[in-house]
Amino acid sequence: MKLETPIISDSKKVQNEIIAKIKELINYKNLEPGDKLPSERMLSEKFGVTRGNVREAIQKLEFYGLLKSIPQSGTFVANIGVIAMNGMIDDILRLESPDFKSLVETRILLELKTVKLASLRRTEKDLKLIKEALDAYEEKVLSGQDAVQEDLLFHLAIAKASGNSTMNTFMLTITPQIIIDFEKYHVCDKNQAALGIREHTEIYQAIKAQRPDLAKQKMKDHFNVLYQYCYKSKSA
Amino acid sequence: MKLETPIISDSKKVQNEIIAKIKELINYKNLEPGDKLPSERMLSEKFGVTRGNVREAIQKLEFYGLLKSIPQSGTFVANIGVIAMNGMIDDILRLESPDFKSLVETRILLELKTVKLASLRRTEKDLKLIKEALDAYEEKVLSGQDAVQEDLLFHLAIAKASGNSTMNTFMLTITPQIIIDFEKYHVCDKNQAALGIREHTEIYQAIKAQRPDLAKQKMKDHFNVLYQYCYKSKSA
DNA sequence: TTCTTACAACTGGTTAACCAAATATTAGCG
DNA sequence: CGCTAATATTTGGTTAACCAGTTGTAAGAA
Repeated sequence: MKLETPIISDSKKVQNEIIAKIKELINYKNLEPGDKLPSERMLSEKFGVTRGNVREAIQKLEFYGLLKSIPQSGTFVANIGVIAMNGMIDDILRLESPDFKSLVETRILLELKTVKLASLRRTEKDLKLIKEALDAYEEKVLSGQDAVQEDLLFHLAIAKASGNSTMNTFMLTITPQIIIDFEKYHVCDKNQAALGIREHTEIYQAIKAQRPDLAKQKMKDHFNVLYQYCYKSKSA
Repeated sequence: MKLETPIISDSKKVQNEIIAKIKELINYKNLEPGDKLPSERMLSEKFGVTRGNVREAIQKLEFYGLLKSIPQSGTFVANIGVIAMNGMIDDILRLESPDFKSLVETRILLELKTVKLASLRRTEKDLKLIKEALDAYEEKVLSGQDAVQEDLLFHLAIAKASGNSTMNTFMLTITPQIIIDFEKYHVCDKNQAALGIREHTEIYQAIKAQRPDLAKQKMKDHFNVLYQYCYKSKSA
């Protein structure tokens, strides 16, 4: 019998192992801010992995500001205390693919804010783009097709109109995972679609009228249905 | 005279150009969901860039669920309508390094939620870790050293205690940029430090007492100071 | 001894060659 | 002509060689 597809891919697993070993090495050698790490080649040999694996791990730690690679020179420990370093690496290692509940919880938090900001800041062009997304969604639904993507694009259009690039980025980041989970847990079946159109339209109207509190309330109503649907099939 | 360091690196720029060209190509060739893209080698030749550049661009689009690479077979267009595809690619291209205001706005939103969740869900171990972060911060401050890193680690400890992996990840994501901006705009100078200790302590006490609303209020007070400080040196 | 300088070794970054699997093509049989 | 099987080609993924710049070393002059 074939084994289950692993939740975390092997390459991810080996990368985390490398990060853990780098952490050990920093502690063992008492490396302080500004000190140089062994070269990628040495680390790859020491850890028994390819240089590519080591590079990936280093780049990840570099993204979180813990290391700094300088071309033709070396990789250096960032200006951060050893306790802080250990804490942050532990956090990074603990980063797992987010559970559905966390994802929904975060999405609701973000969207209740973005819809409010969009109501305040939206330009006419933003409004036009939201309307287009709404129309595309409606068309797909009325023709009986699956409209999960168009649904989310409506929400992304709102995020864009919020004028907050960070929240916009976060919405884009979680959207792919939401699509995957929706398909996995079979959220958003057809009979919800008609209701979805009405709710989307109400949200759009509130944004158009620049009524942030109303828009937030309509978004809340919209998510109430979703929330219940999610927790129906999955234990909270 | 040497030119300024570019805000967006060249490699990032060329990657965006490739993404834009892939978008054009999908539109020009009317590729539909499931259709195969030209091979990486052909694209690299067609665009006049290296295969590595093409691979990076494809992997980015793959992350956002727009493409799907299958080993020894090809790269395929995801099951998403052409309008949706264009919209999401535009979003991705528009993704810029976030402005300070967006960053602060998002951080406040996230932290007012995580501190509330942490008050409700924190385990004894969480509480211990938060206390340790608080002590480390206090020690650094009282010895007159720079404590930006320890400051943020206290907040990260709260995010971890919130039990929401997505928000925890987001906090980790924005933290490096916050550190950079803090240093750039010289936020958090020494005379604020003493006040910071008191505020941190009050937040910790509220979490310990499991009083979510009080914790949220204390966090709000904490950010009020920060907010004013930010907008003092930078036009809103 | 001390400072300068030429040179060798090492560094992270990049490129091109290589790999196994999937696919397209063609040869051969019925 | 129709179908199968053998083969050649193409694919994304991976590895090893290469590159230019930096750094450590030591030789040589003052």
